[in-house]
Formats: sequence, structure tokens, C-alpha cells
Amino acid sequence: MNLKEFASRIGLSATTVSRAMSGYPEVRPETRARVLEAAEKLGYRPNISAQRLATGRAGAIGIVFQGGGRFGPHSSELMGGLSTRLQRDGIDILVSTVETEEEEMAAYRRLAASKRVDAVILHTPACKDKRITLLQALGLPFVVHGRSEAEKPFAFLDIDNFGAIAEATRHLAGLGHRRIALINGDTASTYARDREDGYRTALEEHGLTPDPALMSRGEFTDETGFRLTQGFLALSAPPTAVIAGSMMSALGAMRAIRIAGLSPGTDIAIVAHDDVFPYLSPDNLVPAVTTTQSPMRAAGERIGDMALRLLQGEPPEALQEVWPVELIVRDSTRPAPA
Amino acid sequence: MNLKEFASRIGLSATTVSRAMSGYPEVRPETRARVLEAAEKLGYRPNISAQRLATGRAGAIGIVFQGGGRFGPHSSELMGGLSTRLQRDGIDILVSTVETEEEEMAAYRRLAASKRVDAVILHTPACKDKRITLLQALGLPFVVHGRSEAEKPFAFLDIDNFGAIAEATRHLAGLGHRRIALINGDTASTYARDREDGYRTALEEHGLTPDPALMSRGEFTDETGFRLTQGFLALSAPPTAVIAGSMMSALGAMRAIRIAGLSPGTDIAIVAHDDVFPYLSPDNLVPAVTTTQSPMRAAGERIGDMALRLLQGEPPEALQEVWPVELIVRDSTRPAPA
DNA sequence: CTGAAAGCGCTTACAG
DNA sequence: CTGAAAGCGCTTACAG
Repeated sequence: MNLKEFASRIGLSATTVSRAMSGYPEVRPETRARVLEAAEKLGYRPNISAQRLATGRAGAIGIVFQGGGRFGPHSSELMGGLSTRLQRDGIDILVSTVETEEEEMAAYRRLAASKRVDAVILHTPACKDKRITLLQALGLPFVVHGRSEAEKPFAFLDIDNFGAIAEATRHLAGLGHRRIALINGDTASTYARDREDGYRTALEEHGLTPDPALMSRGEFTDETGFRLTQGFLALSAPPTAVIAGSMMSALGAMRAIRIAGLSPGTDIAIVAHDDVFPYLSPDNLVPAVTTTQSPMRAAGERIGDMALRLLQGEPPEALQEVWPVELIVRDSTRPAPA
Repeated sequence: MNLKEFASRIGLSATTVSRAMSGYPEVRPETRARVLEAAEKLGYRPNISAQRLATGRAGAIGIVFQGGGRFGPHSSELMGGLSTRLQRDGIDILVSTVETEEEEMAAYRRLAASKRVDAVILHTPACKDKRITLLQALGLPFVVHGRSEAEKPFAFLDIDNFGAIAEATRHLAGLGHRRIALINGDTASTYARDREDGYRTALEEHGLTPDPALMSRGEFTDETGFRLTQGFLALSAPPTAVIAGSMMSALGAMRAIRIAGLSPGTDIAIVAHDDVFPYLSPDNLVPAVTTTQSPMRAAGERIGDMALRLLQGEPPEALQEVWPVELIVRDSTRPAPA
């Protein structure tokens, strides 16, 4: 049933029905109530494509994931939060996956030109990010999960990666650890650069010199955590503590430590930075893992919120947040062996 | 730039341009080439909302997740595969999250009435599933990930849960295990019922009687795997083998075994059923875990494919697949202790 | 093979 | 507070 038919069935004009259903003020409350009730009863819903064509709004927000492979547990938490928030305003989420950065750029051009989305969510930005430049040039509104440098201000939500890793490093140094290894991500990404800066800063506060052999990079998988930790353990002066970039890296690190005949927590301390996963808790590992934790799901909800405000005309510079990260000390960080 | 403007710029009618861009046959190859080239150069893209209004197609496929909490690692794999496939045909994915089954039903009504999607993907069906009845009544095409009983045929892709767990159970029984525990999901769901059936069948083949104390149910989290396994170990006659419903359950089970002072693999054998996660491999656990594995991502791609065919008019009964599951024996299943 | 025109189902400026 | 009508940007049956 379309608007015209519905309107004539209840003896009103399409105009009035449309206004009543969109919550415009110029409709008498009784009329509005009658319209809404009838719509419910007769099962009328405005055709979304027609609505979008008429208003010029897409009613959807896009998010692009690069490499099916990177659509992992963090993506699902972010998506879950985003979806929860946008649902409330009837905004859809449009998911695209691409393989390369080129394809990602093409995807934004396509989304913008075909008016398929009103805004996009960008994640894991580089320190200088071409995608941000492109989106600003296209005039497609966007919110970044993370931070980046750009000429023009843009909306973003980031966590305090610097503070998180600095705090973790201080905690370990305070326990007497002198050789602290860091498993980081690609330092082209802002978050990884911030973490490295936090690590270096805290080491220097404690009079320790950063050792390149103890700073490695790779994907946040169990496999990579394992391999990098094996590398650390093979050093002539191996570390007594490892800061893992994610829970998955920490699992791999602990495995490498065990295989070397050592005991995680006792022989080699472990701190993991990670999200709060509903299905894998650091409290439940053996030993329980000290973490710098930040809930990705809550961030997703907030990012959804910010995107909606952006569309309502709030300026990007008013939509910038950095969330603190809490260090939660558990059993995997004990004093350094004598 | 809209169609009219673009068409006049290149000296053709809107009709011809539209046909050229949609790949209709009645356009001269040279004309088509010229149109496509000009569109690329001038950056013209049809407005997606207008296209949808004119054709009556939404150009999107919906998927609803119940409980933000259930949007976990399996969801992301499924989504990744789905997205990869649909991307190729320019079909969007619309993600909704809801809290209850009631809300999920309401979401389908809404999606159908507002013509927001052309089809939906339903997952984790119950043996008798109200959602399937609803979708059939609404006339909204759908593909089920899993199986269910219904009067009318519908499209589905399922894995052989019965065969997977039967095979795992046979493998353990063949190694001399007599007390084999099963960590299953909610048996209202078809997959969990099938797994239980496979388990019972294989036990009986080996002259073993299913023991209710060894059959438990719960979420597929590390925490639940831990708790249920602790329950098994507290029995007066504890099991010598555990079949875990997922990788996460297996992690929890292994932790419980270790905490009890036992050795996973040696004292208590472990088999896990699970997806192939790019970030957590059973080969990398200690001991390497025997699995019945099935790639969720590949299933997602195939389901996307099936949805597209459904929309092209293939009858649902021609779109039904059950994928075999392979048992991969690793180090966690050794002969039963004497 | 190409084009003029009606129609998809809404919203909203304008008029009352 | 309510309505008639134009317009959003496409597609496609019809005519040539």
C-alpha cells in the first residue's frame, strides 16, 4: 500500500499523512494520533527509496573494511555498538569490504556519487591519511575511529593509546623490569605510533633506553604474537616482560613462553592492550592477564552518535573525543626475576 | 550531476544513457562504450534511491543480529564472506541489531513493508522457527544459514553438524575413550540438536550409553567452557575426553583441565568444532587441537550467491546445500589413559 | 538502435 | 491546520 491509497482510505490528503508520520509540528495532535494508529493497523510504511529520493538523504551510514581478513573480532564489536546506536534513529549501516587502499578510495567515491550513504565511518587511520583528504574533498561527512593529521578539522573518537602503553610500561618498570618488549602494530597507523611514543616516554622516565630489538610489529594474531615472542626469547638478553598489542597477540606470546619452558607471569610478565570481548576475558586466562582495556562496543555507539550529530549540522571540530584507558592489574605482571 | 544533465552533455537522450549504463542489449556497442567512458570521466553515477524507486528493487540484503552480544567472531566471518560476494553485484548489506525475538520479528516486518531490502539472511534457526513462518507469510525472500523444519521449502546452507560430531565421537571412541563429554549449544537450535544426535548415534555404534551428566549446554564462550568443564571434572566418574562446541569453549575447557592439575590432550582429550579463524588457529594452541572445521567465511560467500539467485527467480527448493565437515586430527586427542 | 513521456512513492514550498 | 501540485532522478513500455 502506498501513501496515496493509505491517505484516501483514512480520508486525509497525502500531504497531511506525510507530515503526521514524519513528526512535523503543523499537524493537530488528534490527526497525528489517528494517522499513526491507522498506519499501524493497516500496515502502512513509507517506501524508503521514495523517501530518500524526495529528501535527498540516504538514511544510511557506510563503513568499509579493507581485506576480508581484517574483519575480525574488533570489527564486530565496533559494528555491534554502531548498529545499536543507529538503529534508534532508523539509520542503516552499509558494509563494504575491499582488498586494497585503492579499492577503498574507489568505494568512497562510489558511495558519495550514488548518494548511497549520508556519512561514513573511517577506522585505523594512518598518521597522514589519503582517505581523509579524499572524503573532505568529496564533501562526504565522516567520523574517524582513531586520530590523524589533516589540514581541516574532522570528527573523531580515539582512545588514549599513548597513555595506555605509557601506563603499562610504567607499571612494569615499577616492578623492576628493565627489558620490556613491545608487540606493536604498523607504525604508519596513528595508534601504533602513539603506543610507541608512550612506551619510549615511560622508559625514559625510568632511565631506560629503548632497545630496537625489543620493539617489533605485526598483525594482532595469535600466530604473530607467538613468532615475535619466540624472537625475543632467542635474544642474548631476552626481555623479562612483554606488552602485547592485543589479546590475540598475548595468547601467542604466552604460548611461546610456555614452549620455551618458562612460566608466563612469573618468568616473563605480560600486559595486553585490548577491547572487552564478551567471549574471551583476560580474567579467565592462566595467569589472569593485566590489561589496558577499552570497550570497542561503547566506542562504536558513541561514534554512531557523533555521526548523527554531524548530519544534524554540528561542526566537526565540536565532535572530537579522546577516551582514557584504564590499566587493570592482574596476575600476569609480577616483579622482575632477581 | 544527474542523468538529464549528463545525457545532454554527451548529446544523447536519458533513455539511451540509462540503457547503456544498465547493460541492456539494445544499445550499440560503440554508444555504450562512449557512455561508460564519459560517465567515468565526468564522474556520473546514477542516484541509487531514484534507481530503486523506479525499479522497485532495494539493492540491499538484510541481516539481523539478536543481542549485541551475539555479534561475535562467527558473525564477523559470515559477514565478511557475504559482503565479499554481494559487493561484486553492487548489493548492499544492511545490518540491524535487536535484543529480543519479538524485536527481530518486528524488524523483518519493517524491512519488508518499507522495501528496504530485497531479501534477508536468517541464521541460527530453531528446529521450528517462527521467523521462517513470518518471512514466508511476508513474501520476503530469504536464505537460512542452518536448517529448520517448515511446511514450505526454503533456501538454506547448512553444515553437516550431525556428521561432524558423530565423526569426532567415533574418533575418540576409537582411541579407547568411554566417557566422552559434550559441550553443546541450546538444543532448541537445529545445529545443537543435530550435534547431539550425531554424538548419541556414534556412542551407540560403539556400545556406549549417553550419560546426561556428560551432556551440557551453554554459550560458546571461554567462560562457559571453563565452568562446564569444571562441572565434568567434579563428577565421581569424570570424562576422559571433551568435545567442545567452539574454539572459545575449548580454550575454557583446557584452562579448567590445567587448573585441576591435569594435562589437556594427555589426561583429557579435546576436540573442538569451529570455524577457521584467521586470528586464532587450533594448530597454534598447546597442545594443537583436533577440530571438526568448517569455514564460515566461505559459507557467507555462498549464501550471498544463493540470495542473488533467489532474487533472479531460482526456486528455493533448488537452493539447498549441506556442506560436509572435515575432522582434522591434531595433538589434543590421544588414546584414553589406561 | 534511439527518444519522448509516464510513472515509481514520497516530501515540501506555496496557497488557503 | 490542511491540501493540490511540482519535483526528486531514475526506468521502461511504447512508438518510431
